[in-house]
Amino acid sequence: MEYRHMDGAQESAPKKRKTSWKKDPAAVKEDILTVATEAFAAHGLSGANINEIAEKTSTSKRMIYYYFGDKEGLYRSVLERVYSSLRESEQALNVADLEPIMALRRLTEATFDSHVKNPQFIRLVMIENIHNAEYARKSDVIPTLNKAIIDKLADVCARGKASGVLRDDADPLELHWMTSSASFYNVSNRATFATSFGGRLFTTEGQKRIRERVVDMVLGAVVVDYRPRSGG
Amino acid sequence: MEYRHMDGAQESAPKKRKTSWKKDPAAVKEDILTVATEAFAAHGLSGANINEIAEKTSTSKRMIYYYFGDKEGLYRSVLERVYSSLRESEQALNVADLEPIMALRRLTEATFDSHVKNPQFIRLVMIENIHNAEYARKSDVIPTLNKAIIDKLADVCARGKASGVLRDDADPLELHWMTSSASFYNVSNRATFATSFGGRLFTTEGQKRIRERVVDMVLGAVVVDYRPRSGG
Amino acid sequence: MEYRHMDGAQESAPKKRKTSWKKDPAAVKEDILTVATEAFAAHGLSGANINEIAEKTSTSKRMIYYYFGDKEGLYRSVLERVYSSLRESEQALNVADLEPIMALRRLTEATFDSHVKNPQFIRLVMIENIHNAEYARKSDVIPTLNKAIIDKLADVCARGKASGVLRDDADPLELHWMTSSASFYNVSNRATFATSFGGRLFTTEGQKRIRERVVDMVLGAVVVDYRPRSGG
Amino acid sequence: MEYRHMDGAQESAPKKRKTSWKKDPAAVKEDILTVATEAFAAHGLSGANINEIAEKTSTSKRMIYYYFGDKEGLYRSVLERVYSSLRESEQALNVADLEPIMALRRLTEATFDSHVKNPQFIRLVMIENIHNAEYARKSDVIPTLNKAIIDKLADVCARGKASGVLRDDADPLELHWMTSSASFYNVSNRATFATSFGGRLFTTEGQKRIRERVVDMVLGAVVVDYRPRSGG
DNA sequence: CATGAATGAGTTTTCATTCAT
DNA sequence: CATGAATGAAAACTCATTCAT
Repeated sequence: MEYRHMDGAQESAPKKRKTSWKKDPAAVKEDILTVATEAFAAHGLSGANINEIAEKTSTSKRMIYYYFGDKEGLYRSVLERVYSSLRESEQALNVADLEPIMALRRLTEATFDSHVKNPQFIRLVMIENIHNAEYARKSDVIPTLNKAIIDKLADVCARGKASGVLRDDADPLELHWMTSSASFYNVSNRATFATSFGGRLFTTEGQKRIRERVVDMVLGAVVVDYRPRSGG
Repeated sequence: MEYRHMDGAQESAPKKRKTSWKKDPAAVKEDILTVATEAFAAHGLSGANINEIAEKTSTSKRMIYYYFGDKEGLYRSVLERVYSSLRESEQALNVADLEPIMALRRLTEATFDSHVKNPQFIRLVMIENIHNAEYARKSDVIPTLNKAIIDKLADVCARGKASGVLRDDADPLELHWMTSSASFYNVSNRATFATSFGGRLFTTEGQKRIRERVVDMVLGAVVVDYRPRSGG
Repeated sequence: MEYRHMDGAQESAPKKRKTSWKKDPAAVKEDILTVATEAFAAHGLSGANINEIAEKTSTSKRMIYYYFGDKEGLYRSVLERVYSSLRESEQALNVADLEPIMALRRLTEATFDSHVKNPQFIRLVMIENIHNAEYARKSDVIPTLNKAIIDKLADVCARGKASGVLRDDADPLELHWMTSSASFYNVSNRATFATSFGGRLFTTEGQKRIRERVVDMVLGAVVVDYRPRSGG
Repeated sequence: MEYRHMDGAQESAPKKRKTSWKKDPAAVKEDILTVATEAFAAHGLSGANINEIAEKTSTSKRMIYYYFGDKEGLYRSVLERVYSSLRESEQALNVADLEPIMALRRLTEATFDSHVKNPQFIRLVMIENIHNAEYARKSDVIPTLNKAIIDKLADVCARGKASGVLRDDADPLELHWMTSSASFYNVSNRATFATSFGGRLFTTEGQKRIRERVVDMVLGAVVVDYRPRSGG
């Protein structure tokens, strides 16, 4: 186990870069959240340490309590921030102009890629699940997010069924589940999977193959007479 | 799991008062491990509490340290035990007599089901990933497990390719990845997924659909000209 | 040593009840160090007890960890403090104006006396040696101290050789070793020596004789044609 | 601080070389004492660990308690054993046939050498002094030892005074104190002395010089008109 | 708003010693 | 005599949180 104490020195290092006295409260909050996100993603709710977070911050421990109340409040804010940030990236995605199959492919690839690019989000969601999502559920905002992606998938499904390229039983929620499961697992379980089976799937080459496989799986599940690209 | 608790009682003649406690050391260790598995699965490594674990045990905190050295040692033993237990169930699975497609279906369903039945294993693997698999990697045994399932998939692939029913690019490791990702995520992310999108996929009915979808995805990815069942 | 305790009392207007405790942090640290010095000198590193130290302190156990990190950190600080304190007393000694032999006598006597007056320093050095000086060596400051006394001896040696009263092979480091060995042992081994051979050497009278003997030994080793005082 | 626990394994390693069942009790005691001497010399009374001692033994922890009662009893036995062993080596020394000055030189050299050769004895005596010799004093045997060396010195003094080569104020106890102080310190304070002043005095060459210096000091203190060897 | 100091309650870990067989 | 298992008490250390200024 890692004991992180600071041999002989004070708990909170007294030397601090004290840039501009009296700074922007919003910036201070952001700074705290950035540091805290890192800490919670790295060590979990109980594993993260308020002292350490405070030290890595440009401000002091007192401000954490001032702005976020307590450790749990800070964690909740961190969680909401990463969820919101992901929503934005999902909303930014525009596939309304693409024909259904292409749109589906694009959405799947985008989901896969965004997971790869946001390991901290993945870790925080894992941690939330360890806590049975109790903090996400308590949140006013998290349960209302994530509708954007479902709406987009619903639109694609509707268009695809209308034109006959998608099977009638195609379900937006199931589609999202499929895409998410593969994309999430690809990041979340990398460490243990590699421990058990080696790192082949996580090289650049391996990831390219996996990504295409995920697209095949998703399209194969809903596209009428789907032919994988690779299987020429 | 049948760990004989027999706390306080004994099989043969009770010679002394004090309910003649002279428990089998192996049973004491098992008891500790069972309680600890629950605790670590529920709260993680840092979140679990040795005092609480000890109280739920038929023995004392001191004995935890006697048998497992420290919290980390206990956690490591818990991890190894759940990994080993899963391997056994994987090894018990016999698909050598089934024709390749049926064998693949059976393996996929079995993996899906075993994940559903072992939420503690799932949670401990999540926790391990939070710790970047550092304890699994340190283990002498964990990295060597999980070969059984790959061997089985390799055998199925070989037979399927030989008979022409499986595509030439079918890869045992990728197949396992696909199956695992869906099966794992189905349990691991239930709480947050339900928070965001409702519990429809996790009802008995929903799970039946999901399970079939996973089989479709996996078979669709490697079977030549696969036709989903449902799409009758 | 004048550490202003002022526990409960205050210099100016007492505004609140609770006797307005707001102690000078430096004084708190000093208080802890004083108590800890006593404890470590009395019982050694492993033998000393943080709880007991805390109780004898004007503050709490928690503050010991706040200021010193852990037991080892506290011990290290104690060690550095006693070493530094001794250095100061050595530096305060001025023998530059005395002729070499008299200077040497004065230095020897001063070393002998300062050892007698600082039994805690002696004990801590013994303890350090039990630990193979691992903490002293780790210190940034301890290895650099103790140069003052060598410089003084080197100056005396140089002057003495120049004037012909000291032998050419007189060596400052060896001189210091001789003085120290006798002075140190005189305090460090008093208990066992007295157990084996009785306390005669440690009475006031005995110490006076011993002290003179030490001077004789040291001077006899480097002074050309040295005649002991007593041996008229 | 060094935490010596045994990651995950039992406290007392169950695998033991179990040579011949039912062995010589005296040999078992000797084995325990040898291991315990090492442990106490290395870590002191409170620092030594009964578990560790038992593990390094060819027998079990129970036997330690059986033979020595408790930790303190074991320590006391260790102490008596090293004291006795030193006495024997002192008794073995025969200088009755040498003329006084030569005898004194020989005794001094022998004392110096025996200290160098018995660092464990030195360390245990240091530890005893940390405990204010309370265990040595309690011992029935230790206070009665160490007479041999004094007797020898007394004889040499008497002969020397009679023949006029030794000064009238030569005192056996003081002589022993001088010899011991230098010889003891030379070993006991090596670690801290080297930390402060470098290791020059503790090389083979350095030790040769020191040893001669000690002889000079001792002889210089009692021999009438003593001329050091080196000072040609 | 800001900060170092302070704190109580808890958490992990250690250790000498004893017990049942 | 011998041994693994067991234990209570106490030791070291941690942590989120609050206070005085």
